[in-house]
Amino acid sequence: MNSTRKLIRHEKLQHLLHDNPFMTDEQLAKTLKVSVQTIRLDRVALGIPELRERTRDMAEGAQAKLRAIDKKDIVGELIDLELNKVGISTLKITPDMVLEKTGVARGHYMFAMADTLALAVVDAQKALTGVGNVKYKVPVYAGASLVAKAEVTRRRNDKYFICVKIKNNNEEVFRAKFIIVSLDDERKQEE
Amino acid sequence: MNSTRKLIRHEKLQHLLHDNPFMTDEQLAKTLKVSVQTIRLDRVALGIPELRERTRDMAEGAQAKLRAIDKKDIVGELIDLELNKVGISTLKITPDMVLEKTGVARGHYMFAMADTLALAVVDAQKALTGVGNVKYKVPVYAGASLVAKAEVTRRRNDKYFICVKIKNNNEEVFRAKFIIVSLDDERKQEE
DNA sequence: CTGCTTTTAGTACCAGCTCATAATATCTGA
DNA sequence: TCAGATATTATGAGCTGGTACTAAAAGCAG
Repeated sequence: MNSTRKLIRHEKLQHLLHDNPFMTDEQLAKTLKVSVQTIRLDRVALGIPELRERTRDMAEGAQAKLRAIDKKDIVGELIDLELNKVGISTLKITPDMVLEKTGVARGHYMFAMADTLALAVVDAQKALTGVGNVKYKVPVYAGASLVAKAEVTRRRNDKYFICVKIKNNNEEVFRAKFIIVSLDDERKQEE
Repeated sequence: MNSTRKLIRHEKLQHLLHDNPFMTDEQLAKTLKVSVQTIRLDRVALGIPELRERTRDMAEGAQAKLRAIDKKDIVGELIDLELNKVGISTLKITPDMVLEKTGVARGHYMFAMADTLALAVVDAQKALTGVGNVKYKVPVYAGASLVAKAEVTRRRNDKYFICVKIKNNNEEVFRAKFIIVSLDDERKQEE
């Protein structure tokens, strides 16, 4: 078979580019001991774009990812908010949020989601989580669409008592109670 | 002044490239209404590399950053570990971990640090956080070097009771208690 | 040997530059 | 007002890392 060599080379090519996407056709040709033209044909056959395009794609994709991580700062998407009363947010569990060993979502994503939402419902310029009390009821796996609901259950001066429940498909998977301390110097003590 | 225009253009140039680093000299020349050569001279003067180099730098840098974020998966650096007994980890609070409004570190970093460490000390292939109980004692600001210490306080079958204390400069800033459930099918029930 | 795929070679062309050299344009101080 | 400095534009050669196309050579199978 003549084409087995080709197939092997294609695999090697993909491997090489996976390890180091910054290789030129010339370098690839040298390491695979074929001509540059063969590499070009292989790239076309495999749908691999040229070095510059690969580089650009990475740069753009990376920017997007970094922005996504910035957005992760919100930890979830706020979809409803009644200040000092209730708040609702959603969060999609992606494969990179799970523990490798178990495939279960890392606990602190739920915690962060709940914490962030709890802080959001508190109508204060500056607020800090004081204490938290969390319970993981059901393991969550990648792909889950979580919905968190936070309710202010009590308020005493600068302290807010907040209960957050996270559901996946109407099944409660997580529950937390927070005491959040408002650091507003004076400001609204009424309402 | 002849050079004020130049200075203004330099600023605009940097701004433009900050917003969109993928602009060619030609595009820049058109938007700034000067010749391509002027743009080149400006770039040289400002030490701004050409489009391709910028793209490549971004792609490489982004890879590094993404890897760093992967590492963040550990949330802290494990520096000592006695399985089923104690574990110690460190975490440096960087400016991107703080709330804009207050400059205080977001609570879930400490939570994640504690949770991760708690999971690490449990000598099980698969383990899950069951319940947690956290208390934020002192606000933490950027630059803080946190040290977390986790101790297994009790163990009942597949349940581990773990206490985690986080200190900043010997001052306890955070404390948490976890109950972690081991999911090991059978395996070590001794030790 | 013939026909097929595979590989290599060569040419023309492109974007997006660098580098060097020169010509204008613009301003500035005496 | 005019020489001299500074800024801008123009021009051309050369580079990298390709694409697109054509054609020749090599390898192998029936």
